This record gives sequence, C-alpha cells and structure tokens, in this order.
Amino acid sequence: MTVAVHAAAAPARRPRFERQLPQARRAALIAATIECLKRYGHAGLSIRTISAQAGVSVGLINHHFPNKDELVAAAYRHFNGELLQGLRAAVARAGDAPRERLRAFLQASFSPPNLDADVLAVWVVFWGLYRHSRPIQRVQRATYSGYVRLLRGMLAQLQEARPGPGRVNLRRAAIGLASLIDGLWLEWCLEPGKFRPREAVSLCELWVACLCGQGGGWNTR
Amino acid sequence: MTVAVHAAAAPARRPRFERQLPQARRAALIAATIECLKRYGHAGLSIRTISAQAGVSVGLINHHFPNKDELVAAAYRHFNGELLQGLRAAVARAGDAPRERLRAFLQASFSPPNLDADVLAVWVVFWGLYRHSRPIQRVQRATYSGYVRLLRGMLAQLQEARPGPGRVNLRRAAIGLASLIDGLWLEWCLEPGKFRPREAVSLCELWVACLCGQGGGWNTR
DNA sequence: GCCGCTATTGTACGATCGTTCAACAGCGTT
DNA sequence: AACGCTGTTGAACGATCGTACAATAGCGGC
Repeated sequence: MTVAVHAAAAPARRPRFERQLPQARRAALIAATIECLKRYGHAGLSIRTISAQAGVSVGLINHHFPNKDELVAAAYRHFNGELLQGLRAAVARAGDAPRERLRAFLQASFSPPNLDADVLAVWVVFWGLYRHSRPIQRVQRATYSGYVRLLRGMLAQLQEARPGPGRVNLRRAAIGLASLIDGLWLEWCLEPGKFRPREAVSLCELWVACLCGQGGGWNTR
Repeated sequence: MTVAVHAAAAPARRPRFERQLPQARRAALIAATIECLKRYGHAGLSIRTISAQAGVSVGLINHHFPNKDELVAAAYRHFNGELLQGLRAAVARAGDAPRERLRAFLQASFSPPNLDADVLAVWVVFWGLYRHSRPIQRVQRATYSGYVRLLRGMLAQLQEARPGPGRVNLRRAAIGLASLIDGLWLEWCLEPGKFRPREAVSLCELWVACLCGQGGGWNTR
C-alpha cells in the first residue's frame, strides 16, 4: 500500500529547486544580469528583475554576491572577457598575415554577436555606471589594457611587415583605432540605418592604411 | 504701533518662494537636471534630487513637465543644442578658410566645456537611456542631423578647395569623422590619463588629411 | 534511512522612487 | 485693500528598490 502510494506520488513529487555549485550559480546570475540589461536597459538592473530572469528567489543573489554593485561588476568583467576572447579567437583563426589578422579583428568587431543593438546598449549602460562605481572602475582598468594590447600588437606586426619611412607613433595609432571602432559602434547603435557594418570595417582599414604610410597596397574602396 | 511693527518685521519678512514665468522655471529645472547628472550620474536622475538642486519642491516638476521622461528629454535637447551652438560659434569665429574652420571645430570639441569628464559622463547616461525612451529617441533624431550636417558641410568645403582625384564618399567621411570624435571622447572619459586633448585634435586632422587625398600639405605631426 | 551542511527560499523592513492633489501664497489687476 | 489667477508647496500614496535573516529543503556521506 505505502509502496503503491510512493509509486503513484513520486512522479508528481519533484524538487522545488535544484542546488548548484556556487561557481555555476554565479555564472547563471551573471548571464541573467546581462540578459536583463539587453532587454530593459538600466531599468533591468534590479535584484528582482535579475532573480526572476535567473529563475531564483530574491535572496539568492546576496548569498553569492556581497551586494548588487559587485554582481554588476562581475557581469561587466564577464562581458569584457567574452568580447576579448571572441576577438582573439577570430584573429588566431585568420592565420599569420598581419593584414588578414587585422581584417579578421575588424570583421569580428562589426558582426554578430558583437555588433548587436542590444549588446551595444549594454556597453553604454556599463559606461554610464563607470564614474560612480568603484568595482566597475577596477574591472575597466584590469581588462581594457588587454584590449589595447591586442590592438597594439596587431598594429606593430603590420608596421614591422611594412617598414616604410613614416614610422608612426604606435601608442597614438592604437588609441585612434580603438576610438574609431568604439565611435562606429556607438553611431551604429544610435542610428543603425545610417551605415552598414561592412562600411565600418572599410573605414577602419582606411584609417590603418593611412597610418601605415598613405595607402601603398591598400585598396581603399 | 502697527506701523512700527510693520517697519520692524518687514525686513525679516521675505517671500517663501518667488514666482517665475514657466519658461524661466523650465530652463532652471533643465539646468538642475544636467547638474545632477554631472554630480551623481544616473542616480542623480530622481525627482527629489533634481528639485533639491533647483531649490524647489518635489511637486513643481510635474507642474511644468508631464512626467520625468519628458524633463530628461528636454534636458537632452538642451544639452545637444548647447553643444551644437558652441561648435557653430567656434567655426564661425575661425573665418573662411576651410582648414581653419575644421581646426576650430576640433579644438572646440576637445577643450572645455565640451571635454570635461563630467560632461562626457552625462552623454553616456543619455545614450544609455536612448533605447528605452521614446522622448529621447525623438530628440536624438531631431538634433543629431544638425551635427552631421555641420560636419559634412565642413568636409565638403575642404574637398571643394582641394579637388584632388580621390573624390571620397562624403557621407562615409562624415560618419567616420563623427565616429572618431565620439570614440576619442569616450576613451578620454574612461581613461583621462591615456592621451592629451591636443593629440585627439591631431588624430582627427590626420584622419581628414587621409580622406583628402593622402596628406598633400597636411602636417601630420 | 537518518544526519549535517549549506544552497535556497520568501517574508519583512526601511528607504526611496514618481506622481497626485488640496491648500497656500506671490503678485498683477481692479 | 480686496480679488483672482496660477505658480508653488509639501504631505500622502502605492510601488519598487536593496538588503537582512530565520526557516526550509536538496543532496552527499554515514
């Protein structure tokens, strides 16, 4: 009898929640945070919105993160990391030719998943938090240098392969290229209809060609 | 007696508030909104913070604006207008030579009051609101075209005065220059120590020189 | 099958949010 | 000097915010 009850009731009896390793739960909460940012912008950065998105209760966030700011900073760190990892992979896939490596970098920058209106909106919200959040500032300083290093490395390879007389200041070149990329991202986000991603790539290549001694061998069309 | 009381009490008796024309009060509230954004970022966008900054009560804002979103949008419109007006004035002051006009434009872009960490942070907050606020989208579409028109006009003058063979697509050139300027703004905001404003100006000039037929006459140093 | 650890829940709390609205008061008009 | 228009006040409302905390329950080890 009790056996029959157990057999009949057991299928309907399922756990109300599933325990997970802190590591896995933290990752899920970070993913939920980014998803909420994509959907609702700055308004999505609330404990209740995020916990609902993650399918957990409100209290769980403060069990895995000391406070909301730290969760947001962790999401920012993850977001930066994903971007950089994707760009590095695209560059590595392109082989050894410096120009092809840069082209792969640019194409990856201006194509999904990076060039997505939602994704760009997420960046802008993070940047808006930057000045008044110590944790986010720490993440920024720690990860942005990796991005610049990647960019500068490619420009250095490019300049090395093409030892023209006009040796341009590498630091300024990297700053300019990074700015141009970020600016094009921003413009495309604010007015997606104004230009196509391909144009952004070719504008960046034109810029690099300009730096590398005025066009020799670069097709600017 | 009553006369004496009036004479003695009158100096201490001052109005608890001063009535103002709606136009003037609206302007004051908009100025307070921008000031709060500079000081506190996105957190400064609260009715109570803004009304305290303006020195009025909480209820007054909803007397002059239908809701908070409209106030923020009006502040965005004013912010855009101030920038554009300042840039136009700088260009007009520069005279007629196309290259000098562009230089004045760039120098105005990368010097106070435009190049200020607080000001740039204000821009970023507005951009973060863009995707989820209809009023702000309307303002953006209405005012940004004026900025692009100014930029494109200067590039057209520059190209006209220098009829080289390499006739560059004016639209793409304007997009690229606007992106580079915005990107440099952003980079400088996130890491003010990385480069100096003068470098930003010269990077933009290098870009334009590149567009105008690879450097003839432009000193890229 | 029970125990113990702890991930997880969900209520509760105080603060702050945007908005409403009846009452007040500055100030020009009569 | 009383009036009337309306710009202005400030309390009040319900909603939502981030966080704290005691109770619950999943799940591995005995």
